[in-house]
Amino acid sequence: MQTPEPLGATRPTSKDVARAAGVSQATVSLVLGEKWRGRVSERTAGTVREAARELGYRPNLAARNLRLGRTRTALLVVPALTNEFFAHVYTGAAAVAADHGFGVVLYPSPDGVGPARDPFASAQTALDGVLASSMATAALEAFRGGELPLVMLDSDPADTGAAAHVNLDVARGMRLVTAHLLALGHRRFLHLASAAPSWTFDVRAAALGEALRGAEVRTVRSPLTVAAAREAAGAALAAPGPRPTAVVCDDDILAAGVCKAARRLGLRVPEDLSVTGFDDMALATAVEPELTTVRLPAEEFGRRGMEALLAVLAGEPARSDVLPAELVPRGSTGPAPAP
Amino acid sequence: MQTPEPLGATRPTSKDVARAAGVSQATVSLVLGEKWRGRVSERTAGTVREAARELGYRPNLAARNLRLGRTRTALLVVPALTNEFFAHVYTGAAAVAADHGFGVVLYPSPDGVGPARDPFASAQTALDGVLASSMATAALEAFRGGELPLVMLDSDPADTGAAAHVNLDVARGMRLVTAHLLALGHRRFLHLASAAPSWTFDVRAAALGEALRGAEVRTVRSPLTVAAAREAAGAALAAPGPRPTAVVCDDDILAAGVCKAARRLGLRVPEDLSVTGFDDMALATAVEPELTTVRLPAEEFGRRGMEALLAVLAGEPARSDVLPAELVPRGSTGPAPAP
DNA sequence: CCGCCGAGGTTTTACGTATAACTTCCGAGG
DNA sequence: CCTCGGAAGTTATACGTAAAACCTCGGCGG
Repeated sequence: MQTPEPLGATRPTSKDVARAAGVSQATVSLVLGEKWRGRVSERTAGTVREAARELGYRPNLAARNLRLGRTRTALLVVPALTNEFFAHVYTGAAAVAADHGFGVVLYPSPDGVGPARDPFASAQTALDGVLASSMATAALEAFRGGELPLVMLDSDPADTGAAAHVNLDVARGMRLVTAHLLALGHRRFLHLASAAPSWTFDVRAAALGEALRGAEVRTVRSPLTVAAAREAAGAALAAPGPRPTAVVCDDDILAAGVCKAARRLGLRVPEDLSVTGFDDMALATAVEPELTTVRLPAEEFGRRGMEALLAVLAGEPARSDVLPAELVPRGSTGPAPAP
Repeated sequence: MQTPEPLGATRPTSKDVARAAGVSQATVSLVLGEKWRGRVSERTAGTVREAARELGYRPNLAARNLRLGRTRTALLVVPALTNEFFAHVYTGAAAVAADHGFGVVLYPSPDGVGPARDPFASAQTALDGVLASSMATAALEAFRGGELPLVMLDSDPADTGAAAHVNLDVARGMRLVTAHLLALGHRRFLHLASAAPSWTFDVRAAALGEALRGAEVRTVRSPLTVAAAREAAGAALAAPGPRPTAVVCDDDILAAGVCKAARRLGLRVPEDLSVTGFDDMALATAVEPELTTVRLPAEEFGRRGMEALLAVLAGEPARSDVLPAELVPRGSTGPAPAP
């Protein structure tokens, strides 16, 4: 006797439907596969569909996609989904995938706590391709030189190993921010950078350094939480010496922390201190004053990434892409205070 | 650098490994399945493993899990992931699932925009069970009376059809909030409720009504965005008649909107107006003043939900559960202003 | 009348893995 | 000498679906 097999009741198969409809299994497959024109009579097709409905039949997609390389499933590798940005990326990627009959499974890697096991096993399914963010640093190693087609999001285009790269023009975003602040008369800056190592943050730092050549710039790193940013910014703003008049942040979350630190020090934003964010997530307009920030088209980013991956899978020439970033001036920046 | 063949990127199979190792396919399966003790010699096992490594073999999990009801994959049905709360739920659920060798695929249903197609097809895989939030109203219909084991998150326990229910004690959360505000002397309230229909919001409204029996309560509904909440609250606060001194919100997002509306009307929080949130997401401590709110253990919620589902799948008695809610007093509430 | 054709199916096979059932070899106990 | 039994495999089959290859049966042009 076998194990009691308490796992879900065994569902009806195409064979069961065939028996109920009085036809062969192949006919059921033809009818339900929507490719029966001229192969099965309208009457029989109706009977089959009725029987399928009656039994509550649903095809076993695992069986359907048995052949390797045709599972129509992509893996999305991102840092923790609790970062709103990546929730948007997922939304975009999943939408495009769905339009092409593809599914998306997630491989979220909360920094350090990521699944220590085989990433493919943890995805619990066979995969056709991988769409990975360069911010998921730890997890990424597992896919380097992997045998699966790989499209990278926001990673160094010079990096080989990926079939295509879709990037955000964060360098331009940073240039827009610095130009905005320079025009407002700011000359002493604090750059509150992300402590997480990632190409996209390296690019931001480089662009900022380039644009502010000659100005006074101090850099402090912080994890991507409001509390951590508040501590880091608080310490930096209270340090001896002339105080910066503008803080450029790598993320809206960091900017929100800076605003809190400023308030705690009795500094008004933007009268005493200008603050800029990055990403333009919901948080940017939830705080007061609303954050001047750089809008990144997160959902479009996910869409374009998935489109590139699907193109690669279809054997089309891989189309790498760079999406524009845009300055959104709001209330957290203003003229530099008189010296 | 061999560019993998586009679509027919056929990966090595256990048969290929067998050929390379000079054994039969069954032996490969035995060795790699870790169930070869006493069946295969140490030497042969080594050869097989070496060959598998050499070819980069990975078992096709779709094929392995062909038999229905043993796919070790669960579906998580939630509203848009861009709501931080559900990102946490996913994190908890996925962690528990991974510990049991289960995968989690998402079925996010952005209200109304959800996948119009067959939800199972869109999940692109065979499923063993479903873990669904009652907030994913539209998508939920598809699973009602479905043949899959279903565990509901935050839905009416009287609702049959689910094998188990895991709930948050939002009624108690609401009672804690109202008691807090009553103790501060508030007597005129505005309840900013979620416009999305869901059992959890009904419970909150009922608990609030009960606790504030005798007090003056007005209710306004708003979608779960800061901008919408600001508009709704702004209109309600500017309405003629005595102004409420406290606003109870169904969500931190709504509370953030209320704070913005208050500022626009020249009202100080909490001196002129007390505001409370719900959920205690990152937003609650990102705004100024920080929100008095009800902490919901979102990640634990996801964990317990998945544990309940796995228990059901294992044939164990379904254990429904209610998780506690906790008041977190912060700066957005204070004594009622003198009349 | 024959051969051909197309409609409307059926039979058969392939997919990749797991596993039940079977074989073979070899040393030991009777 | 014969049998038994375990180690170390192999062969065969099942899983559910898709699809290729194959039938069967009228109708029709020649």
